Amino acid sequence: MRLTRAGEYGIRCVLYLARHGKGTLVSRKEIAVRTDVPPHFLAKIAQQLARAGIIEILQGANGGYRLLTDPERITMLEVIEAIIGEISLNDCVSRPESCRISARCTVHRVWNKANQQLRATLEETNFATLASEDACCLTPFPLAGDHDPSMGKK
Amino acid sequence: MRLTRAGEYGIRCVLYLARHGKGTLVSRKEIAVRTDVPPHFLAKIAQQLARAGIIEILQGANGGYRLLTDPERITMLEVIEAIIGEISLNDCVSRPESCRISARCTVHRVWNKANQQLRATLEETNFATLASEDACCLTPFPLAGDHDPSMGKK
DNA sequence: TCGATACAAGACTAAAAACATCTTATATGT
DNA sequence: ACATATAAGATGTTTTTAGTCTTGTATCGA
Repeated sequence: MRLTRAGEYGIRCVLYLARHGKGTLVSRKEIAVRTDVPPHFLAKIAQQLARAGIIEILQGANGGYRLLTDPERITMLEVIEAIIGEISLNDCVSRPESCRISARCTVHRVWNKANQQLRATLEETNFATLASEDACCLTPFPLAGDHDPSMGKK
Repeated sequence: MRLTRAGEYGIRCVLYLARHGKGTLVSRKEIAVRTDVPPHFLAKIAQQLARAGIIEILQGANGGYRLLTDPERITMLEVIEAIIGEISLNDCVSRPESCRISARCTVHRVWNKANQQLRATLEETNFATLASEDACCLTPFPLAGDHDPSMGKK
């Protein structure tokens, strides 16, 4: 009963980009190091974020990722669901036909309510808000100024 | 991102028992057939419900399971967590120390809120309510009168 | 008291999902 | 052209889920 790590990684990635602002290009390697995500795994996650239209991926030398949208217009729900698909707590929610009379089933209604509430909570939160405060899942880095000597190019 | 099937099965089991009322003994086989749960799997689930003090298991010929508590005092949360452990949406919730500065992390706070809300919703719902209405996860059976000829002893 | 019946408890297994990693290909700036 | 980046999918490992099997124990009733 948990969201996947890939989902968490996706949030870290978008959060890192959000701190740099929409349109700023950041290399995959930098994001991977700073958010503590395996680089190849990040690549897969980024592809899903790109397909969802949240980020853009630039290939070639000096390539990288950048946000396509303003951070305040990106919600946690969007990011999570871009990666793990629509959140559904169980079969009762995702495949109501698996039960016999789901339309009138109380259990079913409770699950649906819980599921919808969870999604609503995640939808309320955007990345401008997240980026403006401290976040645990990033290595600390100066909010202004991008060139941290400890990062290096190699 | 889903509760396990075992959790759903546990709810079916308790719901079935709730419809028979606190204290009524029902055989495992009957519950398994009527709730469409593999009998041996139900045994494992029942053991967890018993350890949590929700049901009592009686061995021997004519043994079976029965509710120890009034259905209105049993919540969905209790049943689910008796089986899958405390609900936590992700590592960020279950192991805050896995992040660096979780105490001040916005992301962390959102997850915690979502998690707590989910648990609250499940806690609001008790099995007296659930049992009083239609439910999809049970084969239909007459609410009054226990001896359905289609069940048979064999 | 013996046998049939019912559950206990844990070992075991199969399949799926999660969590990556690796390899080959492609794109881009210099 | 070459160095550097990412793409994309094949592959591999580990963990979890879901379920089964086997052996043992408890209770009832003839």
